[in-house]
Amino acid sequence: MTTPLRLRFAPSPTGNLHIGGARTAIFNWLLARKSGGQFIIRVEDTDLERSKRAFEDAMLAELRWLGLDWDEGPDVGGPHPPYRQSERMTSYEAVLSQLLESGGAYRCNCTEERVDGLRAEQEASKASRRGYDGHCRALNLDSTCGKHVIRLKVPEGETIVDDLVKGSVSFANADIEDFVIARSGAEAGAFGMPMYNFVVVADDVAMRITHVLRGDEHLINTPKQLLIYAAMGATPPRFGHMPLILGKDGRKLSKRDGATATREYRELGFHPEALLGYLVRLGWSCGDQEIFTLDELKVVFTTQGLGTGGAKWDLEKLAWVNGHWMRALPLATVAMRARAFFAARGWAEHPREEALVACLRERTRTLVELADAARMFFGDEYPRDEAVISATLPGARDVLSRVGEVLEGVADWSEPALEAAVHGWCEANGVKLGKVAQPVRVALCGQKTGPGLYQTLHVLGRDASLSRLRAAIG
RNA sequence: GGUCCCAUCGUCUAGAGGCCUAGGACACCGCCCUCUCACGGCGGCGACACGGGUUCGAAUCCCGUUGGGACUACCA
Repeated sequence: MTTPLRLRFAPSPTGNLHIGGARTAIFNWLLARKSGGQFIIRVEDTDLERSKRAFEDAMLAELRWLGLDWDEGPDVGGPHPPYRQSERMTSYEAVLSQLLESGGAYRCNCTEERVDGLRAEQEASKASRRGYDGHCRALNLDSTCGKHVIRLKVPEGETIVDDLVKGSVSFANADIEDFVIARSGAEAGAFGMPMYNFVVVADDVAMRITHVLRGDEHLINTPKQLLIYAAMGATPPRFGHMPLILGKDGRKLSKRDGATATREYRELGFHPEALLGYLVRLGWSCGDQEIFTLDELKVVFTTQGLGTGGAKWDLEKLAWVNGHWMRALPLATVAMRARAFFAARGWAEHPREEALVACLRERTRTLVELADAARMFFGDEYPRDEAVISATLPGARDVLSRVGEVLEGVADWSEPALEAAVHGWCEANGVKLGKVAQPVRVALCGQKTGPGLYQTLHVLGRDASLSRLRAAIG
């Protein structure tokens, strides 16, 4: 029904994977998988100063953590290598020379000072049209012109972007300056590393990319890229520009809004299923459904569901989604993930780990919250609410010691056995469970809230339970 | 300043001219469930930015206003 598409995610390895980048990657992955096509990772490291291999490795790891995979990329290779732009220089040189020859681009040896001065002048005179004045356009400079950049010769007319989400958007070419597509080289006569707008196009052509989904901030770059495709005589892919993720103030999400890297959310105790599902729902919808799995999305995803307006990042809702997954994921999975947080706090493996996680995941929204709540099960160093203790325990010594005796007699320290023992005692003595459960809970947990009484006793274990009870009776 | 985009509850959104007395979710507030907390269930609060058209009929189409945002590099 659908033809296989080729999409890519092209991150710049200049920092941690941002949630906005992650969302872009997810949507591109989704469209590729939905069509039975390919998903490609290409590293945009033409900014040699800021790019680092360690960032690249970390980004790929984050993508895998989210559950994405790719058919071609710097780590797995593929039919259109290399997958790092810094290694594709020869292919850019070929395209650049071709553009120079065909007249689609030209050499410009204007100094940076001249161009900066031009800009300053335009700004000062409040000129509505700003940008390079085309000084070298008709000069037909060749490689003997000294230090120079390469500019695209922007033709007259208009450029129309037929966008998958915004519809048709047109730009007057007169508003687009003859922009730089390759920096000046180190030596006079040679050109240097090409610029973003150019390499993106050259690579997307070389890698046979058919569709590009990206953030709204790139819509304004699209006519420039379309002009490059035209100059190259290549067919452009379909573009789709998605709404931005906004901070509380309605501006593009940034550091001041708190955690912005996927890694931070992982460390905050969020499940990849939750982060991914929330990220997808932010700016995309499918009727009233709120919770999605990757497998589900693979079949229901369409670009029609993409919204047009920006979406504010809502940590509360993410936490709610995460709480859903705390309970919906297999217990063993949650336990395994929780273990890393326990270990980070220096806690040894718990003998009844699954029971512990089972009762705590019901009442926490993140793995960090779960670990916080688990503290009382790992040794006697845990926060105790002294006000609650002194308000509850003194008046309950009698109940506590009688229940303590009953508990001493319980040999099988399992939830059903504990329940039978306590319940039996309550009924035999005409005491309401609430009168027993609260004091015991306070004695055991040092606070008035916590998991069910029998769960608490079981997870705590016989020795710790009995000794905390004795300590409470004093 | 210029170019471009956007506009439904506080937030994420459903809505593609009559199904809308505008639906769902988060958050908030009640009630129920209950050994506490949480989960869950039920209910409540709460929005079509404004003004003109078009139409028998507009949240939905058109124009304008206002408001917000993105971009504006020999960064990506």
